[in-house]
Amino acid sequence: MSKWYPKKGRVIFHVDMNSFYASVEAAYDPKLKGKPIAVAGNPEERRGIIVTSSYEARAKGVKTTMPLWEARRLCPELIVMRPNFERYRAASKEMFKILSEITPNVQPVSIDEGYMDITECQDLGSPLEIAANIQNRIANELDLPCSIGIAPNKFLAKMASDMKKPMGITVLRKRDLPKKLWPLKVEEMYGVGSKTAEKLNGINVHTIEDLVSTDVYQLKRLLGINGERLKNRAIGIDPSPVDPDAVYDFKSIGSSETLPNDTVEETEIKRLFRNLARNVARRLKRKQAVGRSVQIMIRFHDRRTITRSVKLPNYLEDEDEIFAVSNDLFEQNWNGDPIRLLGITIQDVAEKKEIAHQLDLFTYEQEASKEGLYKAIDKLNEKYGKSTFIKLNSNQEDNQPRTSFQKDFLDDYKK
DNA sequence: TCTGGGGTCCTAGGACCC
DNA sequence: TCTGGGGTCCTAGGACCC
Repeated sequence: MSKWYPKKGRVIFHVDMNSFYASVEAAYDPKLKGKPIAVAGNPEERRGIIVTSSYEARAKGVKTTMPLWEARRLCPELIVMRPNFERYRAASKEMFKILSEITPNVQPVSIDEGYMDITECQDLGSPLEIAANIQNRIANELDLPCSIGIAPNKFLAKMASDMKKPMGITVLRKRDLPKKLWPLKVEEMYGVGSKTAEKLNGINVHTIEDLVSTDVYQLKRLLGINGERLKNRAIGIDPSPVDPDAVYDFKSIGSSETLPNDTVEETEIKRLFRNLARNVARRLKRKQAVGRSVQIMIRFHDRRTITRSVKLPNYLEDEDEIFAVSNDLFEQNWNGDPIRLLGITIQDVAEKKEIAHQLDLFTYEQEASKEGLYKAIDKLNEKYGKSTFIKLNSNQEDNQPRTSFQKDFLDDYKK
């Protein structure tokens, strides 16, 4: 229908803050600069691990996720701080603000990194000039170092930002791949973790170049759909767009905590569940969201972990409900083994206004023929407050209540 | 004296429906 | 007499990332 013409190449940045938490701490307290510092969860607890460390600490062998006692053994002069998440969130916000002044096409992927599509930004200068400008502004205004990768797609930009740290700017074009990307070990590729690396090594794939020359069907047999995707990325293909809205459709909100000591004590377990439920409910509320599935996670003393979940007939949001459902799940599934960690995650999350919209649409469509239920929903929402939502689907077109909650109401309504 | 806490995506089996 | 095939939903677990 249209004649083929070459698609204009994109220019994608991956901006990656260098040892972000540690850098933020050094920006707050310049005396820390040049010293081996580490941010660790619960420095006082025996189960603390390294979350981030400065380059001076890394030089001594300190690594992310390393148990704190091991890091201290490797680097006795290590300055250990507990995380100040408000600081990191504030710094992150400022950093993304700088990126957004270049283009609205910014996709945050975590607190300290994001993609930008600057294809349409030629009037601001060459990609290298734009990258240098961003890096300078973040360094001057926030006193924070970052690395930037420049490439025709997200995967290559991500790999590029990793190639020169700290304060690097790396261009990775398709023609650079044989020299710059392919010699890397396959486990250095984004998306290849230890398990996948092990499987690939098993078929004699050790470098990204080996991946490029392996038959795609063999990779699919070994790794499923991911095999094909990895091979495509290795040869430089990644069509995924920079999506600035991706941050808004979050799918789950969870909270988990490792106990100071393994326990079988029910009061302690209940107390933790209560705290987790409160935390999750608070964060749901902050995001004006509700959820339909509740999942609990139990990690036992031997690190064996199980998850149990239920999908509910109604959306829920409040602490007591979340606590009650979690507690039921726990009681139905705990075998009495000592517990190391508990978690609660709310899934099938939707924003309240979305749900309200769905409901509006439904009631609008059904108004004429299903007036009874329409009025019922109205009254239900009125009675229980605007936060009450009832999932309506084809099963319910017969006006039959599906839950005791709805049944109670409909009985009440008929009076 | 081991390994936190926040997420996303994929797979696989069983139930159920047509 | 033991029997198809496709699709969706639900649940559990695993791999990966920061």
